[in-house]
Amino acid sequence: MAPRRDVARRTPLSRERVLEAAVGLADREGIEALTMRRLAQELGVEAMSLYHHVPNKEAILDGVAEVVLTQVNDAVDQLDAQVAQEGWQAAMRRRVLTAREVMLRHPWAPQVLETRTTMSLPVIGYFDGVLGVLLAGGFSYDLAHHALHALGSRALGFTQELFEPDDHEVGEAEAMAVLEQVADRFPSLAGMMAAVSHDPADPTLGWCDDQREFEFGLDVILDGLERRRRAG
Amino acid sequence: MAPRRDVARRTPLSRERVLEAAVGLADREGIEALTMRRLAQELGVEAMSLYHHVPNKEAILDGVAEVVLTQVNDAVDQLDAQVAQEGWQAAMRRRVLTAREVMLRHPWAPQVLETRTTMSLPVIGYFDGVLGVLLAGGFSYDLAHHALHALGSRALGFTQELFEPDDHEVGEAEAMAVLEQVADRFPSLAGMMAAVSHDPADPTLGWCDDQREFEFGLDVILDGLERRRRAG
DNA sequence: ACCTGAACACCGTTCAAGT
DNA sequence: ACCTGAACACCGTTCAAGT
Repeated sequence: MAPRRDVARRTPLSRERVLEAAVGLADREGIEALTMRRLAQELGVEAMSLYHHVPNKEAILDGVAEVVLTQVNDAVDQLDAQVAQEGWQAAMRRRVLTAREVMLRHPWAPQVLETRTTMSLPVIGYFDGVLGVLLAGGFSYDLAHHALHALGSRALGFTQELFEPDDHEVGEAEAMAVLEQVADRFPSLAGMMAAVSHDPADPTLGWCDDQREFEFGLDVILDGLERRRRAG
Repeated sequence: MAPRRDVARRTPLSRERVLEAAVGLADREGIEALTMRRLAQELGVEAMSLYHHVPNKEAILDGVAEVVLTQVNDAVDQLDAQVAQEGWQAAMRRRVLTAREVMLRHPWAPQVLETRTTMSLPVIGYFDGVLGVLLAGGFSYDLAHHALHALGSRALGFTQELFEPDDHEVGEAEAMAVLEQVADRFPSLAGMMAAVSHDPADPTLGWCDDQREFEFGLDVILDGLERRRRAG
């Protein structure tokens, strides 16, 4: 009837097309917009049609997690890790920051990844690569195992910040307001906020540069691991 | 009519009673069981009655996060931190592991905390205490600020494990099965799993002791921070 | 003031029916 | 084989009505 629908129907649905659309929808409108009905609409189809390509919504979430992790793997595979030449720390740093670049394009991904209970092949593959860097760097299996745990989600380029809401500007303004109200009850935080200056020349609007803080935390862990490696 | 309802109604509803019931419900049946209708039923009341004590469900989630953080604060306040005598690392370690004990009683709490966008007073209070330990330990405001970011959720005693599903035994058995199937594609992981032995004398059933791994990661970070503090 | 029942606008999902 | 519409069992929430 409506020609647009016929056009959309020309390419038949498939698991891949469903997941691609799901990732795009989550990127554009947030993960809460990813409903069966909304996703179907995006594909010019009825909600029930999705069930022919995917068993249920949980499988869609598993799928989008896989898509993102595959993008991460594609990105890190471009890196020619020369651990022997540059050292494992530099190789790991580059790998993690590359993963982070991909993750930043999908702000909803950490939330989804953390709720997946089954290990997908792309996740296994990614951590196999991380582990490979450690082993090439001279880690024992045992220490490398601890290292994986110590890195945790940071290996994939993200940390869950408890202090930073989605909208940083609004969030920080709110935080400031709350803190000012109760400065006397929280002397350490009040002192820190007074002392840590907002550099007006700094391009970051807030007082925390996410990328710098991420790299600081990562380097603290990498250095600590290297010291333990050397200690045997 | 039914006497049970009258008994339940004797103590009138209040925000506190609602939140207490919500925490209990989440503890017993998981966070997904925490719905307005189910929570009301728990309190012997209609779902709509909850709206007289709480503006909406989001506020209930904010509230349960506050309850948990208040429990954490109560627990760490029992600790008499003698930073000067034992050093900041020991004080911090004790504080974080105490917070962890509370968090382990509410396995759903990390998930909820991470989705809160507004900083509640108990969270501010907790981090003020963490910061206090750092400052007493000789950290500059600037380095202490970085340290808060580096610790992240670990300061509250939890990390989001990407490899560990809710049911560890089932999860690990599944993981083993998957890995065995594809061992040739993931040589590093396959090697590690062969090398890192399951000690039969070890009380932990799986091959990762969560508590040990958490403490390892925490110590890596604390050591790294101490080195940076000493470096000035 | 506090609680209720019916209703509304959403979910994910089942099922029988269409092509 | 693939897609659909109606329907079901759930959500959170609004509103008018009860006490």
